[in-house]
Amino acid sequence: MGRAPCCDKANVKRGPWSPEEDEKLKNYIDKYGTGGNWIALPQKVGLKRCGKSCRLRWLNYLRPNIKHGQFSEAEDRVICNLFATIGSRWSIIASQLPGRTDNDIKNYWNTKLKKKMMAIHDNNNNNLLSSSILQRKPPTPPHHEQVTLLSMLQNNPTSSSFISHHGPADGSSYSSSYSSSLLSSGGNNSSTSNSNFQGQESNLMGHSMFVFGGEATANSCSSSDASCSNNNNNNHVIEHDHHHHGTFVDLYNNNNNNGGILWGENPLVEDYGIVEEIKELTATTTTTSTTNCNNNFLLAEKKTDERVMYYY
DNA sequence: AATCAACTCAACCGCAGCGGA
DNA sequence: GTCCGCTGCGGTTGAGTTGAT
Repeated sequence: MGRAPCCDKANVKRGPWSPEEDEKLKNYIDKYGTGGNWIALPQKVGLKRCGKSCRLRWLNYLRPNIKHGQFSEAEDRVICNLFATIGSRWSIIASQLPGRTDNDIKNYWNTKLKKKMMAIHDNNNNNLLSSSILQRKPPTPPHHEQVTLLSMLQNNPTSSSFISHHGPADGSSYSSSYSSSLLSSGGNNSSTSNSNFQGQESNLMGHSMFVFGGEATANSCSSSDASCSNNNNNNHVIEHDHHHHGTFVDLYNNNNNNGGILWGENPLVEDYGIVEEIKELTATTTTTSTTNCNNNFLLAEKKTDERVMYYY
């Protein structure tokens, strides 16, 4: 026995909504609310529409404070970063962009943003991106060791790049991707376009390490206190601190302000840990400079006996 | 001006998950 | 525990619009 249809399709109107229908629905919901039952709503309102259709129309178009039209660069960045982090979880992404609907964001991504990123990717001759980030499905349910790194590595102050890194902590099946200057168009990113991106999981002094960049290997770092010999824009060492829930630390930040590496596990799917962490850090911050060399704003700085962490 | 292709985006569809009976 | 109705979500569709020839 199949599921009963949500409405009698022969007797409901379909297709674009007329202004009169919009008016009726809006007036009713303004007055009485949805009543928690969309299926029954059309009858109450006096519309020959499916309840689902009413819900969609309300959520995507009629409800107050809906923003239509041009997405800002900041919104672009949020979408790209979250897409890289959690995939096509449009409702979650929408929840981070007040006034935007999941449908809007989905359409925007599919029709514009994805192409924009593809174009930038092609310009950078980076063949790692399309195979992973741009075609990503939502990740499997969050695994404790499944991680995503977001970073601003390149010298282009107006752009965001990110590294997406998923896989188990033992490094057995990592797939990594690196996009330089994904959101900038025409910016100077030549210094860090890294078509030879490599990643390697290693273990150093009991810490799980992930090393990425040109020819970098875990061996390029010689001590657990992050004093590394080949410190340049193309080589960063990330420490996965198992004792500190999902946090990654850019070890090179120990002695300069170059770059800023953020976190591990998905803050939305997991527990908003990074948000809380930044709050905590901000509360105990002694900031010495507000931006790094990429002009990314410093959110917080934390000094411990072992290291200094900067959050950009 | 006419035609066609590409693009946009509102709306639809089907499925999964949840909660109440 | 199972069934059923409902909601929410993500993928897809197709009518309308815009641009190119």
